[in-house]
Amino acid sequence: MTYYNSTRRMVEEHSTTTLAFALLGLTLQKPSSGYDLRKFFSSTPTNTFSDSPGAIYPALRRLERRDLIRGQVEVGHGRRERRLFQVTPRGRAEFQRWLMRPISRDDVVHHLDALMLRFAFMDEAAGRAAARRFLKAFRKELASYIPSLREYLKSNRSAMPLSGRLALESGIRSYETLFRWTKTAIAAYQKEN
Amino acid sequence: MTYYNSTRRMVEEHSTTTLAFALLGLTLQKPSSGYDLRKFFSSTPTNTFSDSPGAIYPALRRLERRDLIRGQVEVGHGRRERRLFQVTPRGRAEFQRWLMRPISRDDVVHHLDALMLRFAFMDEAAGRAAARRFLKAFRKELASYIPSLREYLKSNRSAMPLSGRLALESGIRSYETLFRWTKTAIAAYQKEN
DNA sequence: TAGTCCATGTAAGATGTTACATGATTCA
DNA sequence: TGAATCATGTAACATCTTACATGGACTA
Repeated sequence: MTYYNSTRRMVEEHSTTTLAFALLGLTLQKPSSGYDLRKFFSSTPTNTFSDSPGAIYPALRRLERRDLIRGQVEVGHGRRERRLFQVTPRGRAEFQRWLMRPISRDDVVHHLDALMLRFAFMDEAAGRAAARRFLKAFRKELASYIPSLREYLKSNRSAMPLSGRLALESGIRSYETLFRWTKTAIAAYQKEN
Repeated sequence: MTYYNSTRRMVEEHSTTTLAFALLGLTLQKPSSGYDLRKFFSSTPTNTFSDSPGAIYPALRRLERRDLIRGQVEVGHGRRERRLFQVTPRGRAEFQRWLMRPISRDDVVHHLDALMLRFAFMDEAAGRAAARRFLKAFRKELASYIPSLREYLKSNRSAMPLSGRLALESGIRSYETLFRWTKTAIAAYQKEN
């Protein structure tokens, strides 16, 4: 809860959102139109993103304005013209910097979805070694966070209503499952070599 | 929902956000100031909410404008004056309607956090019977959703990069853990009786 | 010919983030 | 005296939601 920060922001370029990174990552895998990307979000278990045109098209514009993607109109054959986007070298660099960011406690507490998204793109866009390093860092951060949750539960257990306590236990279980998953995932990478 | 008030000006009543319901629920448990609520979000494992004043105070204003809570200034003794909020009968009714909403597939796919929040407040604000019904509906919805995820994985497994596939498997495991949790939670309610 | 899918977009409005601002009291 | 904590707020800005709007092509 610290809001008085002495460091001033110098750079005026705003930070890329998780949606923007998702668009960047998908477009990197395969040049895509806004419609393709909407379809991806609506037809796959990509739980966190909206497929609404009011979210996707403006986000693509912003990426294009920042020269992270570039769109070209496909003409001819059949249907209404579509704009096919490709990731620029700057876009690729920005995306890879995102993939390589260190994993913080805050990521684990508040941005698990972004973390899993990064991992999903990891081995195609940054290689298997990077994916393995990511998993190890993730596991480590979980290993340090989970005991603090258990501690909290232990201290407050008696003061909590049953449903509140169960809800917290659900959260702890979910982190524990994630922790076990990092271990099997690391093993999966080991086996592949 | 639109309605006309006594001055015949059209007033838009917009839907209550998850943050607003969280504030309502906490204030229902114990009359609270904006500061109390911020502290709660910053000091407990309530992962989904921000404790920033720019989010909390305007949200409280909106709730007050809609007559779902009412604030009164505490004067005297010591520190700077604080506004203590209490939930109005309308607020309580609105909150309980939220708790009792049916659980949809969409909730399970996109709003798990809101679902868990509802449950956390459930037995204090709606009673144990309601909590049990909620868990059973939740379990049922999970039971119908999980096979569709497994199906998706099965069909697309070979086309996915390793990290993408593992990310999806993590999501499936997480839903499975939740499913098992609903069963133990139901058992916990049974035992209490 | 009507409906559906492909395909792109905008406008209005609500909400949230970041940063700034203030003021009282307690404590080292 | 200065830092920390209690306590409430606003301003600027970015983003997202909801709804509307358009238009070509395919197919039942």
